[in-house]
Amino acid sequence: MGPNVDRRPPVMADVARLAGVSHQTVSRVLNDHPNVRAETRTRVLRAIDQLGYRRNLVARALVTKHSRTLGVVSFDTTLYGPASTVYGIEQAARDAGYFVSIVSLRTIDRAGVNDAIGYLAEQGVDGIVVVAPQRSAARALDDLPAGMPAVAVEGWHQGDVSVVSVDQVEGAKLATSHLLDLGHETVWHVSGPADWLEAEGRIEGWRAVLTAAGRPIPDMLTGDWSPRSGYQAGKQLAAMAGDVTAVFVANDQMALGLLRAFTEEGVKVPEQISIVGFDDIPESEFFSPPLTTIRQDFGAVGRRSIDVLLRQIESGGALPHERLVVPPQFVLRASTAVAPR
Amino acid sequence: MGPNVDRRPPVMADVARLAGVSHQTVSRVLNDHPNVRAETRTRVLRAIDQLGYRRNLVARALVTKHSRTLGVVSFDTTLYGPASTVYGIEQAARDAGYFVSIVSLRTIDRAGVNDAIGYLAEQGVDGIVVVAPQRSAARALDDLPAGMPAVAVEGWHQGDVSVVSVDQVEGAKLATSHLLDLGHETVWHVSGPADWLEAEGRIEGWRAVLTAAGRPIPDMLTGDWSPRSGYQAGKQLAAMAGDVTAVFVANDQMALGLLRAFTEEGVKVPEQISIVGFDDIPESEFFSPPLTTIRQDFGAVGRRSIDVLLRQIESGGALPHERLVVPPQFVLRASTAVAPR
DNA sequence: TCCAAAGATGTTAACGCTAACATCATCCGG
DNA sequence: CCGGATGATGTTAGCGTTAACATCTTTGGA
Repeated sequence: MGPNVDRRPPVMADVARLAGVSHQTVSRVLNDHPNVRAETRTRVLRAIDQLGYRRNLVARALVTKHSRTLGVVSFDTTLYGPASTVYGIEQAARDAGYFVSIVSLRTIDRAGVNDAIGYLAEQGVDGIVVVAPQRSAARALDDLPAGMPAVAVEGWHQGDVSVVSVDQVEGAKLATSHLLDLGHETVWHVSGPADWLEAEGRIEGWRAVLTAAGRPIPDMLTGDWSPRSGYQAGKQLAAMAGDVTAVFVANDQMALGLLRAFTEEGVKVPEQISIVGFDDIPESEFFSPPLTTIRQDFGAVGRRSIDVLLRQIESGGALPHERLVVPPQFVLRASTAVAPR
Repeated sequence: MGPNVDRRPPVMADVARLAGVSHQTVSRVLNDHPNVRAETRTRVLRAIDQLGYRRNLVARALVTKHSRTLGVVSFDTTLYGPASTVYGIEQAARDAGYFVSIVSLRTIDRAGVNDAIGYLAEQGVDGIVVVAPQRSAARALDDLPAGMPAVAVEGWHQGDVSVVSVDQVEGAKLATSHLLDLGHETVWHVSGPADWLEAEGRIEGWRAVLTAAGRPIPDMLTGDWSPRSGYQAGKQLAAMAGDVTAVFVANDQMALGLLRAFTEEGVKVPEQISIVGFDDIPESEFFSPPLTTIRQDFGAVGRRSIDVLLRQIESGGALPHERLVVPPQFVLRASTAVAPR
């Protein structure tokens, strides 16, 4: 209606003119300032509606110094763990009225993480979450821009940054103890890649339980989290069937690979070998046999990390750094049984 | 060194002062403007380095009207498909020098998608990718803010928006034909939920092949993409073993559920029943038996969608809308065999 | 009834940057 | 050796918003 064929979108001044008020009053209406007459408010609202006005958050951010945007740096968001964590982060952030700008690293190294953090800082994010599961990446948090609120997820850190993570050591202990409780003499371990903090934590927990029980610590096999690497480890372990009666695998995907290898080699799970995984991906319950595993509540980790970050932002950075641990949960299914013979 | 304990970060003017030039010259250096003397450039660069200056992209965006940020609206980025697509999008965007701001919807409906698009528009994104696998969501693209470049991924659309997607119908045909070629009389189908465009496309392809071959079209079972729903469908199908010899399942996760149900019921795959899945998730190769499936190249979809979107942005919106189709790929593994008897 | 306090609105000045134009120094060919 | 073209730099004016202050209008109690 009308010759309203302006090419560029309306701005506050346009709304103000149409409503017959000053642009500041429009701003007040938009920001729920109390001192605006009800009648004026509705007049402004009507004008906004009529023009299809949308405020320009970029201009707002320039003056307020807050973009209400959070940065997230992550690694391979294709994997179930990172994907779920980032999802939890995004949900929690949006519930709190924040946007999320994501940088997904292809390879993770200190320089890459640093670059990502730098970009996000230029972009004016109010805070940064680094999903830093590797030692090298975690170290990048040492040279964060001054005054930038940040939180590390699944990271390890001694320095001055808050950390939220699942208790990997505890999870590994749960898994290993369960197998020992079933009467197995000892427990083998297929670990994740060396540089990963989660892999280290799981190794630590596994070793601790074995040591405490005075059991021999078998040679460790190392995978790369992929089903294929688990399959390869499985082939090796199958060759030792008889010696090996229980395996704690560092994640469910590798456990699937083991299961496949054992099936091919005619090794029965759990009759001959018991297996415990880690993560509890949605598929695990339907493996053959259904996988006993350790559940990580990634969603909770994401949410808690946003809690911590927002608290830090709102406190103006005057808050002590926190270390928040989310407990893992043991999930009993059908891939474990009492030791044979 | 020195009393440089200013609380707030340095701005261009600070750099200019230190380098003994005007702020505009600093801007020129930062934007690689040619007309700057080499000596001046290095002086400015040194000053930038010394102060630890980072440019403020918010201020820049305000004047240039470009934020170099792309918005992504997606649904449940926890699933392998959306997660991989979004990952591809993010990588391609960053390679092109763009940031990505993500909104992950919990539930997908027209209003939700519209809100998300609205938020992103206020935030000043240069374009929007909507991963809209559901009819209701795809329709939200009808009321996009005027002049906002956009592309729908895995979406269906007649209107004026570009679409990038995998050819679902073709994929389903590949799967169904393969089973027919193995001598099966007909092929059963476990579909995805009704409102999903992918589910519809797969049903269409399945029906088309059966119809063309003059085969009876069995009653369709419907799942919700989850392994559990596949498990339930599997239980039903197992009860009909003998009648049922071939099943095309709309995704790999449900196929896993079928496999589990069949194992429990003593139905042998592929000896008694052949199964073809869809997606080719990383786990499929290690199912028991390894799953014959249709691979979707989600990464390619993500990349192509960014290609299309950037072309649209750079052309100033004067470009015709494209419809880009990524072909699916048949992956033969061990879950299919010639029909029994 | 009058005045101070509170409420409603307007005016002006940033925020940090780039675009556009202005100015000065330098270069080269006739 | 001069004058216009070119290169190098500076100056000014916004971008669209909120903060801070100024102004005018109400309101309520002595």
